[in-house]
Amino acid sequence: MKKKTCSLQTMRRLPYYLYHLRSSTEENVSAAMIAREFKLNEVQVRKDLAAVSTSGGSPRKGFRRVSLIKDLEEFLGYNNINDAIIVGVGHLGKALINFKGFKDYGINIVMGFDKAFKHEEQIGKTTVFPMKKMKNMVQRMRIKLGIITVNQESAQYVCDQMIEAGIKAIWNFSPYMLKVPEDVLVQNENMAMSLAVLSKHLTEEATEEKEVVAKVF
Amino acid sequence: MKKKTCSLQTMRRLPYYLYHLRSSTEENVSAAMIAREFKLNEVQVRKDLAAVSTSGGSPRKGFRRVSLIKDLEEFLGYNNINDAIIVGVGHLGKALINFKGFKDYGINIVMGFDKAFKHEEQIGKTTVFPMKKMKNMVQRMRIKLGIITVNQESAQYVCDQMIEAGIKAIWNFSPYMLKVPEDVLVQNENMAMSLAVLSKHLTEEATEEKEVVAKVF
DNA sequence: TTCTATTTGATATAATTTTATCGAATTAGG
DNA sequence: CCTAATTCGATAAAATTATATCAAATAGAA
Repeated sequence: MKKKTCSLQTMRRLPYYLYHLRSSTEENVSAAMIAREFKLNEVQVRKDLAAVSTSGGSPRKGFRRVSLIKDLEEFLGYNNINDAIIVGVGHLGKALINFKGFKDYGINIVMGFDKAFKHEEQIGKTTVFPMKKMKNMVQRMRIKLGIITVNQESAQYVCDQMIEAGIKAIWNFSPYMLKVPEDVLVQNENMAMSLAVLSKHLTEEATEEKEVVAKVF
Repeated sequence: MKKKTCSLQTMRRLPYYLYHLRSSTEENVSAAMIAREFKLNEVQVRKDLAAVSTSGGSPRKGFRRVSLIKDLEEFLGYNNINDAIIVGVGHLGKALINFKGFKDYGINIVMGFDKAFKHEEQIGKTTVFPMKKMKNMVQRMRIKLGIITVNQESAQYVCDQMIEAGIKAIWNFSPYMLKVPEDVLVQNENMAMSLAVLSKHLTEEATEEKEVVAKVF
């Protein structure tokens, strides 16, 4: 069984499967069912599931839903809760801080930082500190995950500070492409990327061709 | 020259190139320079540029920066401004409404809707209306792009309403996988997807292997 | 002018990801 | 107990995407 590898594309589909399974009530689920649900190829889903399932599925029945959920959560690392900090507490930062669902994904935002805050302040259940306290606190608490929700001008500076403080994974909501050392992972949440796809779809639809298919993944 | 096609992957890189070119001051830029900037393969960038450039580059000099910017903007559809509406004006919705940069991407959020609003109300420069006014107003104004920032429970309902109102492209910030007809494009901004990648990176780093490479794209 | 280094654009190869096919296992229903 | 319908898992083929190689063009130096 051991730890299997999977493609980045597969990794992106897994959260959807997990969400779907959680909201289902079936005893067993099959790759075919999931494929239908998400309009994916059946073999693709089978391979995705094969990559995460520890017990395998049985012919004619499929997978036990609950154990597949467990395998997915395990594989995605949702069981090891990671403490995270967020820098930049504007509208977006507040939205993230108040988002209830992160615990389900193994993320716990323990503190926020913002250079506009002169004193610590409470946002929901999270305390926001002045930016200059960041490095020290992150170091002491050994936090490995940082969320950047500042504007593009400050993004690289914040990123550098985070790395100095020992952060190893960065979730970047700024449209700036961060420069980081090899061992740090940056996940960009770049809205411009999505917008490009949407905008082009609309432009093309307006002119003539409508060949662009509604690919969800 | 005509309209060229490009892969989905290419499309996702283009906004980064554009951003970089805008902030540069060089007279000319080469594929090699861009590749270095983003740590991409040089040939890959060359092909990306070949897909969008109308005038081509010249040997030994590369592309004229300003005309490449123009080509990118044209290709990405940033010149045809698309009016958009947003449904769900919580923290995230407000963040998007107040985000200044959309104009640069060819998006103009003209109105917001939220079922919690009983009367129309001003958020920044955007007016937010009660949800029930949505369908009618969108139809009358012939808006084609909808942004969904409601929770997963309401997402499909909002989506259906949008489609009935004639919307053809949906930018979905809820973690729900929307069911839509063939001719409607959904672009998911699914944070769970990103979180999966981050969370796994941290878990693996903690255990032992650190083979996961910091792929930006 | 001639030589050299750089850069494009085209073609070819490789890697990754998706899709198709098929046999074996197993369950449900007769 | 037999049969038919599913489903998995494995292997093969196709499609997409990324990378390598090379000739032609050209700017700039010698």
